Amino acid sequence: MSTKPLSTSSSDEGATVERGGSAAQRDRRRRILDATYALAAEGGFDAVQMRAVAEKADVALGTLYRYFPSKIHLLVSALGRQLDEDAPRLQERPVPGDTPADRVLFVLKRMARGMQGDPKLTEALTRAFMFADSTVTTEIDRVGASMTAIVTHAMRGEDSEAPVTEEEVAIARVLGDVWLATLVSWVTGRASAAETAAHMETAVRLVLR
Amino acid sequence: MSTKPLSTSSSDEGATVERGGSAAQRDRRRRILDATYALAAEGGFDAVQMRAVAEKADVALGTLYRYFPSKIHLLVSALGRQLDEDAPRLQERPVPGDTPADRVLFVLKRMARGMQGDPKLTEALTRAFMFADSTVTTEIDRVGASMTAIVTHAMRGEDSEAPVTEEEVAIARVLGDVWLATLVSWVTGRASAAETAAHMETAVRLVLR
DNA sequence: CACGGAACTGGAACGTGTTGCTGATTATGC
DNA sequence: GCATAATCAGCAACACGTTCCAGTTCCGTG
Repeated sequence: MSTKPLSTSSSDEGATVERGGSAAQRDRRRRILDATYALAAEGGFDAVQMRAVAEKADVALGTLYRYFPSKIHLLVSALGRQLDEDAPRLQERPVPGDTPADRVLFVLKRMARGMQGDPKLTEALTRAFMFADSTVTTEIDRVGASMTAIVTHAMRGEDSEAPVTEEEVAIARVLGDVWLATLVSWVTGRASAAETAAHMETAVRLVLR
Repeated sequence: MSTKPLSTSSSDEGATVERGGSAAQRDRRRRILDATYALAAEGGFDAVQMRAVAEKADVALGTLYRYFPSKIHLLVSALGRQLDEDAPRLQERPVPGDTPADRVLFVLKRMARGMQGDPKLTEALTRAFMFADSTVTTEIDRVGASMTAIVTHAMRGEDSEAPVTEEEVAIARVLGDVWLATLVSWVTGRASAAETAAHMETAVRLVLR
């Protein structure tokens, strides 16, 4: 057991550096995630090789491992950062659509379009997500929370008041599960984009009625 | 591209040997799958090491790769064989329960119990399933078909007549997706058995009503 | 400023999936 | 029974994730 290298200022942040550290450290972290993102977008999961990330981010391999204890953490963190950046922008305007089903379908289809425009990136992040174990729980939970937030926000339209109900969360989680499974079959080349869209639509209409 | 080593007698069987070949070959295949199964049950995904499988099955590493082109194919094939053996036995008696929801929950919980009794094995097979790419489509589809068959069979109770409807298949697929996602979070240690059971129950009640 | 420890670099090394090679063994057609 | 091809065992080698180590640089503190 070696010295725990970096720690977040306030809370125990599980595995990876978040906001603490010097400016140089925050910059290294950013460079690493940028490199990861670029390599993933270019060549998918297999192209995100730790040596390549380290070189592209201009850090040593050991440093990369100090920041992210595994390739999985690295990729899941990259996905987390992306969602953190996208989520607010996606939620500023009310979602168009007359029924919850319509609105949820709207946001899911928009997400699907986004991911299908970057298939390699999507493949890399999905693979990582699927391969994650309990040491990545922190990061995964963050992604899951973003996901359900997006869906529940779409379910209720204008009246974004009142706390989210149990029922709504349950529905969002089910849809999130279907989304994930569908994503996996798309990523692994077992289903076409059209099939995934149709399947998601079926699921939404089954659950929201 | 080397010579295509083994081929099924009648149809193109994608990647792995099925029933063709000599008795010795069928026996080797069986030994390999047995060894895979045993190692997986004992130590999970990581314990299924190709060298170890080869040794335990008493074949050379090259031979193992001749029969199964990758570790993933190997594990998914093992899962497929297992389902093929279990599915008929599970379907001979009508499923108890008064409503489709009750019956589906019954079979899903029975499956869950089975898998939770063999956590390492389940982990290994789930991981493989998640990591599979399009070269494993044949095997994966077989598993998916078994899964939807089990669920649709449970949805309709006694009256097992009349062809399965589109709607029923759609529902079964959605439940299969939730099942898979839930399984993944259980396998990866991000959710307890009780949580997965509760979540499945919620999903079933949402979809079947 | 000088010190001391944490962080970083560069690189070697290990484990495991995968591939390639060579000679022995087995099956198959005649 | 034999020639020939297919199959197999045994082994070396490669790729990539991960670990480890020795030396160097950075940075806060006395």
